[in-house]
Amino acid sequence: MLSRKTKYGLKALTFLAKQDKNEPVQISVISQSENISHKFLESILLILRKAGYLGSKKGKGGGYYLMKHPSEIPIAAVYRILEGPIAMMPCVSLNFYEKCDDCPDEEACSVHNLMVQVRDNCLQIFENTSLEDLIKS
Amino acid sequence: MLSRKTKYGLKALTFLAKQDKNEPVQISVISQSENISHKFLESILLILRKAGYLGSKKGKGGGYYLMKHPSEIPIAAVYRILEGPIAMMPCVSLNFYEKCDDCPDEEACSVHNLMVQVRDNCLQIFENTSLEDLIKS
DNA sequence: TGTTTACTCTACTAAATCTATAGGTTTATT
DNA sequence: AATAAACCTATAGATTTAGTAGAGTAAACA
Repeated sequence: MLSRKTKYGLKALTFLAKQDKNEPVQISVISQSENISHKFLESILLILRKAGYLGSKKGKGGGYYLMKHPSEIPIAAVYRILEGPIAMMPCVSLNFYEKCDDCPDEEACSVHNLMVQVRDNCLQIFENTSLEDLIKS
Repeated sequence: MLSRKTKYGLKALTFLAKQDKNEPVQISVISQSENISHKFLESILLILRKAGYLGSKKGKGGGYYLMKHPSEIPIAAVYRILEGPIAMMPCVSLNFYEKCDDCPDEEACSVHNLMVQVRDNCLQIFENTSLEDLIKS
């Protein structure tokens, strides 16, 4: 299941991508439009800013804005920042690999091989879908 | 991320499917072979029995055995029993549908449409892979 | 019939994660 | 100086996860 954090993060990013001008938008504008708790959204936007996808401006007229063009923000990147690994098990993760403690031989593990398939399919979608694609659909 | 419950469940089922004869196998045999906590595995097998995929026999010579041929056990079914919905959000689930409280219009939600894609891909894999396919790989 | 074996069932718990909330701090604008 | 808005740390309640404990029940076998 997708966490609310990731869901809200994606919604906020698409909201920003839909703006006519790439000017700062206040947290409260996004939170009200998308029905997201103000404080919770605040913490999410902060994470995305630190990851380099959002810029911010303080004070009156401040807010958050995209640091990159929507076509240059793949969903996979956002997913990894907010949700973590795309793979369903650490032992099939490319970016967050970890060996299973219960599994002596990865190649012989049938669950492993199944999850490799799932990972490849999900990766294919998430890597090849950008924020721009999202607002078109 | 896949829970250990589902992972262990799948491992136990493949272990049973690999047996030469479909005779009762004790929990402790499976738990030791697959490095799974005996008591935890016990609770998982009980769920699978109640779902009709496993049969059990008590007393000496007892244990668990498959109630269906491995080719007739799709991974999707096991996944739904142990893990829950295959979809990443309730609003895109076929079997566990729920409306999002924050989303006024599902069709207009870009995250929704993305997750429909993911669901379709995962479903395609899980529905079309059986326990028999798993032990072949 | 009594003992052993092995599944059944309920209840409980420690740890982690999720979903926020509170409240003060910093910075920019007017 | 006053105000607006992001920044940051800490915390808290709820839920989920991954088990554990222990008594109960049924089958086999001597």
